[in-house]
Amino acid sequence: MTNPTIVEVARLAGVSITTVSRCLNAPDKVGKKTLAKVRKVIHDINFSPNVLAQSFRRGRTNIILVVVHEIGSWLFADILEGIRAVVDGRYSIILTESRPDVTENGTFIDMLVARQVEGVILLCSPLPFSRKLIELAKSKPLPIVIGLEPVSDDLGQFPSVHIDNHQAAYDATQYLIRLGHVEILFVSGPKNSYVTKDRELGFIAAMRDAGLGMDGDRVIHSDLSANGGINSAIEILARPTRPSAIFCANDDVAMGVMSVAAKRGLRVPEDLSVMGFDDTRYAALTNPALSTVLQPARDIGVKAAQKLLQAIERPDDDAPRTEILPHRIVVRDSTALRR
Amino acid sequence: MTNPTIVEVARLAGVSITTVSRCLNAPDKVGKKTLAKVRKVIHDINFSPNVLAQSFRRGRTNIILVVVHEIGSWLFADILEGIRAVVDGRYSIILTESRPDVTENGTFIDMLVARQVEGVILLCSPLPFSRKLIELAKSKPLPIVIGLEPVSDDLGQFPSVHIDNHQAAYDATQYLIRLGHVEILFVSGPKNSYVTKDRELGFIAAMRDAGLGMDGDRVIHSDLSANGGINSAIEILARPTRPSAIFCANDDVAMGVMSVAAKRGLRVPEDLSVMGFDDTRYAALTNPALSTVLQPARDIGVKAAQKLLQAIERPDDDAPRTEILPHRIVVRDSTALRR
DNA sequence: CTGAAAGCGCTTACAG
DNA sequence: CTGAAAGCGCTTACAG
Repeated sequence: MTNPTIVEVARLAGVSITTVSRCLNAPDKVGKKTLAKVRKVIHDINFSPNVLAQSFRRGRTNIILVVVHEIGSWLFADILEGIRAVVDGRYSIILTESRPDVTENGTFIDMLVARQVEGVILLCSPLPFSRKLIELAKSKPLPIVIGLEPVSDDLGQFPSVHIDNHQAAYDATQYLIRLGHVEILFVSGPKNSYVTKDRELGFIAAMRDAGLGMDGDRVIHSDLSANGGINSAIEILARPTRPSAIFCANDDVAMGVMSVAAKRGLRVPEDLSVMGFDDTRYAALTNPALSTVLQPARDIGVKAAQKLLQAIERPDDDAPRTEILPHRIVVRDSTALRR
Repeated sequence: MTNPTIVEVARLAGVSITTVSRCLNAPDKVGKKTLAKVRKVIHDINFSPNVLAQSFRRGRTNIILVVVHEIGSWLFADILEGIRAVVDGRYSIILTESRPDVTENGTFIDMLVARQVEGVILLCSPLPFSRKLIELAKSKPLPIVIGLEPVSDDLGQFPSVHIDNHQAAYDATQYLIRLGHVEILFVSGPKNSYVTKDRELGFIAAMRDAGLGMDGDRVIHSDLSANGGINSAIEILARPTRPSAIFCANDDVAMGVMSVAAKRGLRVPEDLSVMGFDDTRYAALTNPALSTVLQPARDIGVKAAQKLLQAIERPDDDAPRTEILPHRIVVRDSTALRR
């Protein structure tokens, strides 16, 4: 029982395969009666074109690749939702994580070349990986859009969509300062991360502008996971002086910090204000509910997907390269006036 | 600048395209010197075969489809990690959510047929969707493996991998009963969900076996989201008598319940014990840390992927149909002796 | 508006 | 061990 092909359809409808093909791809170029006849046959024998043959012939796969840091975070899930809303029905999405064990072994890059994805949305661009991608883009044109992250110099050629991370961190820090906090620490991300570097600089700038010195280690680096938050908190609480506020580079880190605080009997926000970043779905559920900085995740996905489709389908249009989306400070219960 | 093809390689190496093809696919059937010569050319001109042509010719895509309820839950992320570990380098994964707006519009099923995915791992099987899938599997052979969920009668023909949800819920309920709780409620999932139905029955069985009546509405249905947990908790706390323990069908619901408890000034576990299900990554981070039932998520992914690959690659082998993985009660700080 | 024909880049019997 | 040739199922100039 082999699938019917357009040859079979043509035979049954008494037309040429060219006409059948046209009925599928450009029905307005076919006579009404012919179209009806062919469509009836297609329906009767439940024909659907072999997409493999179409892809091959057209040289197009209708697949895009989305690179995330880690599947399973709501931030990425929400961005993906936005991407999907834009590309749905036109492109399939293959998702990959940028963790070294996924990308380093080479099979991944091979697949990129091989599978002929038509474009890439990079929601994170760790260095060895992004370099490979850039090389790839040199040898064959590969539309790439950066989302979520600010663009490193290497990637400056590509369009991007993100918030002003520097300003957002500045605003959040300023908010804490206005609550009277002086001893504020920032739990940042990995040292090679461009996003958290921006946030770090925003934090530092706000501190400086408020006349608060940056004596001691006010910036702690973490891996942006809850565990990273836990480790950072343990390190912080082992110091001779305790900060009155900790600003975390994302919500997961903040949750880790709060869980340590709870275990040590520190009350949040009475003894310690904790601020997150991202406003993921769990932020409102923590106890106390987490104050944080909202990133418009779904919008980032939507805009990134739009830019990518434009780059794929109208490569000559000069698209605006960078788009900055608004952020917002979300005040909940984990931050309060300094006691 | 068009990509080189095997014709070009053959020309440069002075062999036939057949030989080039063999060098790629069955190198042991080629003479040593020829192989070396061809490989040198391939390397020199940086040739890589057109995968679109290969797929077309072979009639294989090397793509599998994974259907999840919602991207962005750690449960699914961990399962996916397991799947990926098994299929990596051999198959690409296309991920889709089973939410009605994604699956109902038909384009999704079309894509399923069209994209010629080679197999499906169903991590959730909501009814209208699974029915379509089953019909599809009738008209053309489509390997399907069910993971996470127990198998409904419709899907009984397919292999599956999951825990014994009935027993797991029974165990968790018994644990709460042994803590002295009598007024225990179960916040279940949607009424059409097979997984949570099993857990519901396990809960009821444990209550019965302990001689605790099932008077009143001891089972509340939710959508398995944190918001669902919030709504259920609000409903529960509006009742004339307050339970001393709430067992939730997943961790998200439990987090919702705990957040309401916190807002109402109810202390967990002193005033109310809360138990979750899944042991997702956030379970250990809640305040207090959540007692829950562990599902071996990564293992579920690994086993499901292994079963699928077997079904794809050795369709005649009679694979064991159902595999039950072990669960485990994880006791943390959200459950305590009844006061 | 319609059709005959070439061709996309591979793989795979078949023959030697 | 190697090659000539057919063919996978489409799309697309080209001609009428």
